Amino acid sequence: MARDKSSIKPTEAELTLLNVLWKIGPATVRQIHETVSETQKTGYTTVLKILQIMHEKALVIRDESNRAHIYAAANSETQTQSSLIKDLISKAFGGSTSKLVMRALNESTSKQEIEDIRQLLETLDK
Amino acid sequence: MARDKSSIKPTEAELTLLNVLWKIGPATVRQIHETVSETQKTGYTTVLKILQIMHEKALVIRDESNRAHIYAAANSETQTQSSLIKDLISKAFGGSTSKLVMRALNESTSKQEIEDIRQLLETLDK
DNA sequence: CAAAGTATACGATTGATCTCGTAAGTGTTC
DNA sequence: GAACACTTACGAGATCAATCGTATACTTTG
Repeated sequence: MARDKSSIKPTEAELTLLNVLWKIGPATVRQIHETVSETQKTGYTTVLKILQIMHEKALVIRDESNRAHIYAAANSETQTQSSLIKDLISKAFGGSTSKLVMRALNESTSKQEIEDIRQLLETLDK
Repeated sequence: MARDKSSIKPTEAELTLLNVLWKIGPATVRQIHETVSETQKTGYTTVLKILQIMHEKALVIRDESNRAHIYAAANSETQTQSSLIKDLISKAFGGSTSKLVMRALNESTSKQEIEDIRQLLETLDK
C-alpha cells in the first residue's frame, strides 16, 4: 500500500533535524550540525547520514548545484504537525479529535493559552 | 538516566494491545489475540511475545496464578494518553500545549465537539 | 495412562533506526 | 602543483521492534 505524502511519519532523529530546518531555513549539513550541536552531541556524519535517508524518503529536498548540498524540509511544519496529530488521534484516541483536545487541555495550560483557544473556537464556530 | 513512569512510551504494536486491554479489561493471551484478530492478522505467539516484553517494561502486569496468565494494563488509558501527548508537544510543538490544541482544532471537528470543548474551557477558566 | 490440546518460553530472523569511521572526491592555499 | 581542508558516499555495528517456529510443560479427556 502506497504511503501518501501526508502520512509520512518522521522518526525522532528526523524530527529533530526538521525542527532545525523549519527554524533556520534551507541549510548545509554543516549549518544543521552546528545548530543541532547547541543542544545535543551528535557527530557530523550522523547528521549527514540521516539527511541522506530523509532525502530518500522525500522528507527533505536538496540542492546539489554546489559542492555543499543545501537541504530544506519537504513539508511545512504545519503539515507535519497535522500529520503527527492525526496519527496520534487514530492510534491512541479512537479517532476522536475532541478527546485529544480535552486530554491536552487537562495538562498544564496557562490562562493566556486558554483565552487564545477560546478565541479560535469563536472563529471556528461560524 | 532512569525512565519515570509517565515517560514510558509504548511502541505501535504495544499500543494496539493496550487498547485491547483498556477495552476488554484483564485478559488471557488467547482473549487478547482473538480481539486483535478482529481487525488484524497477527500470530498468537507474536501477541504473546509482545505481552512478555511489555511485562518486562512494566507496561502490563500479569497474574500467573493460573496456567493461562492474565494480563492487565499497568497504566490507565488516561495516563498513557497524557504521556503520549506530552511527548508529542515537546518534540513537535516546541513545548506549547496551545499550539497543539489549535492545530488539532483546525483538523476536522464537528459542531458538537466544538461545543464540548467550549464547555470544558468554561470549567477550566475558574 | 496415553494422546491430544493448550500454554509459556526461547531463539532466530528481518527490517528499521541511529551511530560513526573511513574512503574518496573536490576545492583552496601557499 | 602539493598539502591541506572540507564534503559526500559508503558500509559496518549496535540496538530495537516485530514476527513467528519450535520446544517444552501442563491439563484434559477418552
